[in-house]
Amino acid sequence: MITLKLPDGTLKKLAPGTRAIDVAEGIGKRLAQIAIAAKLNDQIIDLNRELSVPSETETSAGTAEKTAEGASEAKEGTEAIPFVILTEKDSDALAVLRHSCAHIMARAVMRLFPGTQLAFGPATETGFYYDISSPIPITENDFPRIEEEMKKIVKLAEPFERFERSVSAGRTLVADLGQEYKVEHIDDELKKYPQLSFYRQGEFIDLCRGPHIPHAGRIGAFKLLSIAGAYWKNDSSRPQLQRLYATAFFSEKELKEYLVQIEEAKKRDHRTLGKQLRLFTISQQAGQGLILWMPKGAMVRSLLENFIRDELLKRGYSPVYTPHIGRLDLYRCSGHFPYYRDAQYPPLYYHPGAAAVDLCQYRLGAGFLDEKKEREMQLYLEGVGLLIPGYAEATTQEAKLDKVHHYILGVIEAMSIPIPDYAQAATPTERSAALFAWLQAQEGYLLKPMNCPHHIQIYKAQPRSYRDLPVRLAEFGTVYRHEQTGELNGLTRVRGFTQDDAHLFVTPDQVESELEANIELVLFVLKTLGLSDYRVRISLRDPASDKYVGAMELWNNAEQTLQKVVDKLGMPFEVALGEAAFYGPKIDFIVRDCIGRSWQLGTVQLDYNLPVRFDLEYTGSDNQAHRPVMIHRAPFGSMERFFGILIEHFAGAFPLWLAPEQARVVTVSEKFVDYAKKVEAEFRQHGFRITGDYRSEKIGAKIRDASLEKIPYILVIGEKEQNNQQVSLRDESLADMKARDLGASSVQDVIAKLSREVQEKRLHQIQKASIQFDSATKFAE
RNA sequence: GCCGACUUAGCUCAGCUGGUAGAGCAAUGCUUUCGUAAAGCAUAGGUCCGGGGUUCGAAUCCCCGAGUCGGCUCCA
Repeated sequence: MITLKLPDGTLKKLAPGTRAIDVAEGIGKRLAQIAIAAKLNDQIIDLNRELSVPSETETSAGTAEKTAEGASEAKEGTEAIPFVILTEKDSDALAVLRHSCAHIMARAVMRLFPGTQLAFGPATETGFYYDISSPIPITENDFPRIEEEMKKIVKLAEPFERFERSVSAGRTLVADLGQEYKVEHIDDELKKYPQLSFYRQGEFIDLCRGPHIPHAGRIGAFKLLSIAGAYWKNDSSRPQLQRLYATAFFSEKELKEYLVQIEEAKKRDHRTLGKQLRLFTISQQAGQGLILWMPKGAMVRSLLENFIRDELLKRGYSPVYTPHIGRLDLYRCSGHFPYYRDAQYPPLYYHPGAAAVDLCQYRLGAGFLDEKKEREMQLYLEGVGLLIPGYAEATTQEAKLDKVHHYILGVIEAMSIPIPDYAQAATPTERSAALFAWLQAQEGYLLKPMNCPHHIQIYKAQPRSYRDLPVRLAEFGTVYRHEQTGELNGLTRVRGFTQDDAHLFVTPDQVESELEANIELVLFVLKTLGLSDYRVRISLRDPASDKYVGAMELWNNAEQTLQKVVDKLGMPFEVALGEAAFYGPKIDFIVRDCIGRSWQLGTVQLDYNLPVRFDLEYTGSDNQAHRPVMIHRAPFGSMERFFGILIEHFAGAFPLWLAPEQARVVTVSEKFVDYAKKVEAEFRQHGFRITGDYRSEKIGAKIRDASLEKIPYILVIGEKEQNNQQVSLRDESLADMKARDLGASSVQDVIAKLSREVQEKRLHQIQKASIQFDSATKFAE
């Protein structure tokens, strides 16, 4: 016997075999009509499924593992289980609808492209996709006929019928259907479940955990949006499939609204606004991913930098400056050069043969590689143009290493590179060591990928006492990372960027308070700019991975401290295993751009490892040498990315304190230019960034131009103002155009008003982002 | 790096199935001297992303490359 607890608190005892739809019918006919699915103890289920206690329902395959823990508590059949009928108003119901629409899309594709292999087809925050592989690749030109086919299916309003099979029978079924990816998925993951669930709709059968809408007729509107490549199981070493993106709604109206929202969002895209407002540019000739800050963008950046610099000085930081390049040895010691080699610009050597030696040393030093690592290595070597004869064709690791050996031997001879030890070296390890010894003497340099090693040198440049700690070294440090071409994106993903970086060298017992102070600094910065829509992520080590450096105790210690501080501050956060930096765990602050992509901004990272690598010390009160702990932190993250997000956040209309041009004087006619120029000069004297528009245009045109440039205030000067020694103020931040004209006041009053606004860093009203993301899956990446 | 689409004047974009380019805005000049989102007229402006190829002829078709965009993978 199951007892349900309805949202209004009433309890309902169920006879065995009762379905969710029966419960809905029992509550009311109308509810049963508008019902989409049901939610039993946080698990969404089909209306047509018999209700049973959650611990049993999830024995079937594909059911989310994560519900297991919640369900185990409610195992007792006597306890009332929370139960809700989901209707069109619930965002969970929309996700169900979209998942069902994914099935319909797959069904349509199967009809039009026989032989199509299906992979996964989940709902997303704003729609759904289905990963497929068809014998003839699908293009956007095929969208209309796929949509036509889908319309036919929706019109028939056939039900989604669930049925279950044992793993072996289910495997046979998908194999008979010719669905190889599904077979692989059963073998890889689903075989641990006792039962597999399937959904049938007409001729279409799909392995699927559900749930689904009762029948296809509930789909009010849908649209195919785009097509992209996606790797099977998100693994770049597996085959690439085609991912068909689409969206669906209960009504045509909602779909239209969504499409309008997307158009609106594009208007506030920082790449569009950056061009329009002349904030920054990227030139193909200067190089991709390298931002050229135009005067207006540079002004905003400089104001942001001043803001954060003032805050740092208040908080006991010491500004430092370090160069853009550093010796390779520095980055060998820190671990950055070997670890992130493929994401860096190539090292700079004087010797013309050094690049080849360097790469061959790298390959020899890597030794025997497994299949995946070897594939990555080969791609890397090809990417940097090192084509070793016979390497790709060699089938064993021994043979490959031998090819490298013969190749570099030839280079050494041809270029007369003096590495006498190489001839004696017999193993790949010895050969690598011989090459490395020579390379180390070569004075290679690296465009710096991180500022920490330089700051560490500053720390080490003098003896440190526990009395000096914390040492807080801050710099707007520019770093370079050779991001993959496909990753580059406006200001949010670039190859050269400036971090508002600082490194704190602290005693172990200062770690907690310094971490806390830094998280508070990040929160303060975000608050000042009105960025409230962010989430906090604690990134910890993946215990199964070997990519991390340093002792286990240190990691455990660091991770515990981070958790403790965040718990203490009482902010919501999520834990991400495997997202830690290779040297330590971190706390990241993540925001979204106008089209919903998540980007990491501020970060606070704990590091017990670099102090060891660089043998950092301070003298304690016991007169003994102790190891300091490092904290890496950047409240903005990168100036470029932060600026990009800020442009979108303000839709280009920066608050007065940040606006590159704060006010513009416009004259009614040329007769008032002399007075207007005096007013302009007066404002400039008071530190305002102001210009005058003295063209022989009509006043309306000048106001329009200033408005389009998103200048916060317009100062209008005509006969009246000139006679009374006043200015008329127009506030461009007001949504209501008619209310913008604030009337005339004295120049002094306006200066005082605007000065106050700057002083307070007051935020103009911010146009809210137009796309409403599904709150249920908020910020899913 | 991978999959796909795209790249035409400073910007936004037309240019049908091959016959060597056009609009609006911006710019410049002249006229206009105007009261809160676009005055009028005129002028100038193009390596149709780059390189090959097919063709009598290529912005248009094919190949290679670069860049941008949407995803995937990666992200210190």
